[in-house]
Amino acid sequence: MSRKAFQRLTLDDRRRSLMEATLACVARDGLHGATVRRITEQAGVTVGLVRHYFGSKDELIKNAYAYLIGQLTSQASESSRQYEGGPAVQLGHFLRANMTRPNLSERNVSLWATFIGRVRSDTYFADIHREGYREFLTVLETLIEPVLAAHGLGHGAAACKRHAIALNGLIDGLWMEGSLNSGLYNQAMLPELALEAGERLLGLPAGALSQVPAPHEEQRLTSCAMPE
Amino acid sequence: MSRKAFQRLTLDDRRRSLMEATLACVARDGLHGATVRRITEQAGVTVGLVRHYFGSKDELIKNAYAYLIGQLTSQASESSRQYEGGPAVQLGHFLRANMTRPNLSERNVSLWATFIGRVRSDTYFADIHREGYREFLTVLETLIEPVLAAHGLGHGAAACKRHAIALNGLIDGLWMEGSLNSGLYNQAMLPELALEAGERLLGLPAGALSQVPAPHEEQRLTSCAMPE
DNA sequence: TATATTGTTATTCATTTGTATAACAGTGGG
DNA sequence: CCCACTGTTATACAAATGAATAACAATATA
Repeated sequence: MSRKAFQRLTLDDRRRSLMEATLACVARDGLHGATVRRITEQAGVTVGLVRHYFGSKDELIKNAYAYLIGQLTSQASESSRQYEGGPAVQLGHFLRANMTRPNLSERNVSLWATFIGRVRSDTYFADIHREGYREFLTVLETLIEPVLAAHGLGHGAAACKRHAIALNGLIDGLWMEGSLNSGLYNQAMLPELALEAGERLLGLPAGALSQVPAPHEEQRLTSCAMPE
Repeated sequence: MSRKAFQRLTLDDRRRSLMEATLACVARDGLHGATVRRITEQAGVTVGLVRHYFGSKDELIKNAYAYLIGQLTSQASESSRQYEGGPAVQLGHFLRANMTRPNLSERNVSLWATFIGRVRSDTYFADIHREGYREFLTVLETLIEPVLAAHGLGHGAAACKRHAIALNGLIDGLWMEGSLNSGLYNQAMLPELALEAGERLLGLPAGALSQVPAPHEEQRLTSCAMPE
């Protein structure tokens, strides 16, 4: 029997390929169904590579979680930097981005929840979760502060942190239930709902965030898909 | 070798015992580590009983999830009925209950998240999740409506549903991050934070919810720990 | 081109896991 | 008191799983 022909990848590419295969399996079958064999089959390699690149299955899973959180937080940070305009415009777009695809993602929520379930028992997962949460709060605080200032509202560090915690709760909850899309309401109503709720939460006048126009599809296309 | 002495339980007691052992294992080890052997060891019985009472491990897990959601929703509903007083008092207590123990529970969040991770792939989990979510929204809507009416705010069915969705998002998010207690802030600040955020979210005047006094510890103790 | 390096495959192994079945023991009816 | 019934234990078994190792091949280096 002849050996399978294979392609040699760089260290980073192979590691990423294995982590992405891991996330695909966890999203589909849960941690329970993410076996070494299924993961490597998904990645199109044989089981030996897990040991070679990560030492053990556990290490692969943990690295995949860190990789996922890195993707999610960078996705969120980029949502906040993507647009020009005043503070309210940026905060508005940030909220809207979290209530629309690709941030609103059934797959990502499933992965996120699956790993959250391990935070309590495993300090490794707890550490990564804490750092992701901290980063999200920081992004929110820096977005909130100038908006409050522009409206002559109290914007000390303590007040901003409280607002960030509450707004993060709102985003988390809406993002999760919205992504799961249980069919109890239309997903399309989420952005407006979140913007109005955000206004009220921060004590802003009606329309301060929600009247920020939604980005046109063409805008995004031209800024992302540049001819090469 | 002599056989182990055993106690014969009623059908309901034995089923409940096995489901609780299942939840204990899932909370500690995740779905991955919740094996039939560990579950039955936790329950103090042998592996054969899983087949006898639930037919298969999968059925046991699913029944345990339904059992958990039933507990969580009844816990929430009771929080809303526990206190006398006007609409604002009830809503305030409901929010406060969700931001304090026993509702604020690391164990319950871990379980909840672990199963949420299965909602996407398994319609059984999806159905149970949807019903739990629907019930929570209904409770919130019926709590919100009279409060809005009392303050002369718009309280049509559509408005109440939108408010319930937003408020549910806030509660979910704060409950989850608060229960995980990543150490980025003090859990004790959550009730006040949630009450103030709830006021703003609903457009209520400051203090409408947050000035509802916290229940005294003695009150709860005397009503729960009755001499027998 | 010759050779060392190491990424990758193929295969093996001990253990764990879910399920199945037979034997035992507690319970209630005649 | 005997006996049928069934909740429960004990044991067996095939499949799946994580880990380990040896053989092989693609690439780099000289």
